[in-house]
Amino acid sequence: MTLEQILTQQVVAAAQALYDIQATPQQVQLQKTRPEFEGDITLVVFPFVKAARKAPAQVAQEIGEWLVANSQGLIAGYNAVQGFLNLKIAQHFFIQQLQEIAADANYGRQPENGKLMMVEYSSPNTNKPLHLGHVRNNLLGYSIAKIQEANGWRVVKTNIVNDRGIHICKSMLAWLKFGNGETPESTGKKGDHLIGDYYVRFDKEYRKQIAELVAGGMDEETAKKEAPLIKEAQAMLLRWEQNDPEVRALWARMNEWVYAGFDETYRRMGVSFDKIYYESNTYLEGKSEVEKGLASGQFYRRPDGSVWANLEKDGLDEKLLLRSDGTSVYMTQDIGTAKLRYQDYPIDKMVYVVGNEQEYHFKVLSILLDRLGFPFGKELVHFSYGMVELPNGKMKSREGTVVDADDLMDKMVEDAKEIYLQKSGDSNNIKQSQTISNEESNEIARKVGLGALKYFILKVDPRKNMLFNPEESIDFNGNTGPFIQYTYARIRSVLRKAGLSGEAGLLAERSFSESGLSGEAGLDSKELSLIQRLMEYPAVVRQAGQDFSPAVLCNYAYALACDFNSFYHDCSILNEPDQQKRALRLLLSQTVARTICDAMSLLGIEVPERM
RNA sequence: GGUCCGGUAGCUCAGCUGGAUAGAGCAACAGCCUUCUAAGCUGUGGGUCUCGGGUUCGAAUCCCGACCGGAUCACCA
Repeated sequence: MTLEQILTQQVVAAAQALYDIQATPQQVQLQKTRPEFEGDITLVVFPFVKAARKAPAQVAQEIGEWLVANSQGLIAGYNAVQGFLNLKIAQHFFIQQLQEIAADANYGRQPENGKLMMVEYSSPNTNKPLHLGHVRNNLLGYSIAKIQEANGWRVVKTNIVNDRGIHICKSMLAWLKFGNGETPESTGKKGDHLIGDYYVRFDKEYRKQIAELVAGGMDEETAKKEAPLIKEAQAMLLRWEQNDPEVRALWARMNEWVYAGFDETYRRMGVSFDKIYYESNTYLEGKSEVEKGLASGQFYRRPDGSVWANLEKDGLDEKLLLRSDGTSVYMTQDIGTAKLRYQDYPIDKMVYVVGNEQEYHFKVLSILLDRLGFPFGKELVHFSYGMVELPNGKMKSREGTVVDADDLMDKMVEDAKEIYLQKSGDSNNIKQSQTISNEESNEIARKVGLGALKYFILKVDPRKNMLFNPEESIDFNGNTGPFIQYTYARIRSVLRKAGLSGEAGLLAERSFSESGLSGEAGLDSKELSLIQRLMEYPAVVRQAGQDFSPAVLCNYAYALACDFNSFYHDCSILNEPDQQKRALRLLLSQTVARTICDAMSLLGIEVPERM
């Protein structure tokens, strides 16, 4: 039972005994005592004031008195400030808590709930490399999956690759016309970037043609439809749909280039998938589902042959499912993908990590899946996150303002390396005396650079739009990933010096109990705060799961690191002469390191042993 | 226009299931390395929580209404 649960019971009992009030647990409002007051945890007594018919301060006084008398030593004291009752919890309780936390290898994790959650994220198009928007998506998706796993779900991470359609035909066409047979091998360029270049090239040539047509007297709308390049691209798409061997072969070849590029980016970013679906394999399934729905009367056909769903009774309008020429749209494909997924896995909850610009789409998808009889349809979660904006607005590929994922990661790791070299060159810095190989320092720079990037993105509330300014580099000081990583590295350094590194980790726990420290040890206030912070962790993990919010974990990891740094500054660990205190501090440090590592792993951020 | 989301320090963001004097980081300024890693610690300055009503012991937080910003409402994905 947690401290809050125990106290809640006791407060309910106190209200009953003192005022004959049947209090509900919701009326018992407990909060952390503000630092400027004496005490550990505070009861807000206002909810009892009316029924008690006494002044708030007096009610606080009386409840405090009662609790001290009836808590069997748990509550060591109290003070009442107006309607706030500040309770002092006996120190042995915290020491015991620390020992329990340290002994629990699964601290913060919920037991398995036996249910399966599928998390879709990333979902790239195969015509251009990943950019900053995908970075946010990938980091959120991966972290959400880890967080839900920690909350007891069996999670399947999935990706739907939009590998067919007019966009890839544009790249293919441009490559055929202007590519001179270039390949990733011949150019030394990542495949996704190579394809992206041809997508841009297509757009450039296409615009040129439009301009020429307009100059020749055509209006722009018509020119956009009549430009030879776009007609060729459309013809190519048609040949693709007709299974033309030549077009299919080129398509397969160029998509392979892109996948190789994506794989490299994903690997570097540290994200992965358990199952990948391709739109080229799912869109036909979608069509047949729509046709089934048509047969069962769920949908209807207009005279021009197009197929629609009427969503008016759900407060929406009509939605197109198949074009008049019989080809499928975005929605059709998502229905097909859902069907295949449901065949492949016993999905209890389906989560789509997709930007908030597609909220309408998922609202419709939910209704359609439900109508088609998919059990998870109604309950599907569109994890809708905000856009990444640049100082002058959205990223636009045509204006060249796209922040490339690979470039960004390069830059972050370079910056980290530079800072590392600068620090280790400083004669006052311990790093100079460390013997760290070039290999290890590169690995540190990789972890720190990526950690800075990931934390920067994950710490903001996913629902909100966020700003990224390419002119300003991402911080490595303050409320950042490296700050937390640094805290971890310092603890590991201390533990190494104490002979407690690596597998010998549990030594700390043993020496601690052998030392026989169990009574009122005279905990330092910094030690107390740290233990209380550690006690919050399971609730934080649960909250992050409920809210689908890695940001909640970021805030926690930062607060934990702050608390530790403050403790580290005030309290000597290795040089503490009192062996009991020393052992307690070692155990505390070790537990903090483990918790930091765990929280960071749920964010997909690695922590270095040294930095 | 309909719907949804947001507006908190110069900047980037917490806090929002109502609780004590609204918090961090960056930037600025001032201190702290003979002591476990100074990517750290301590301090100073900086606010009409967009505005106006309401609900109540109490509102940045909940409700209503303005204003500002964004998204969306395609035979695009």
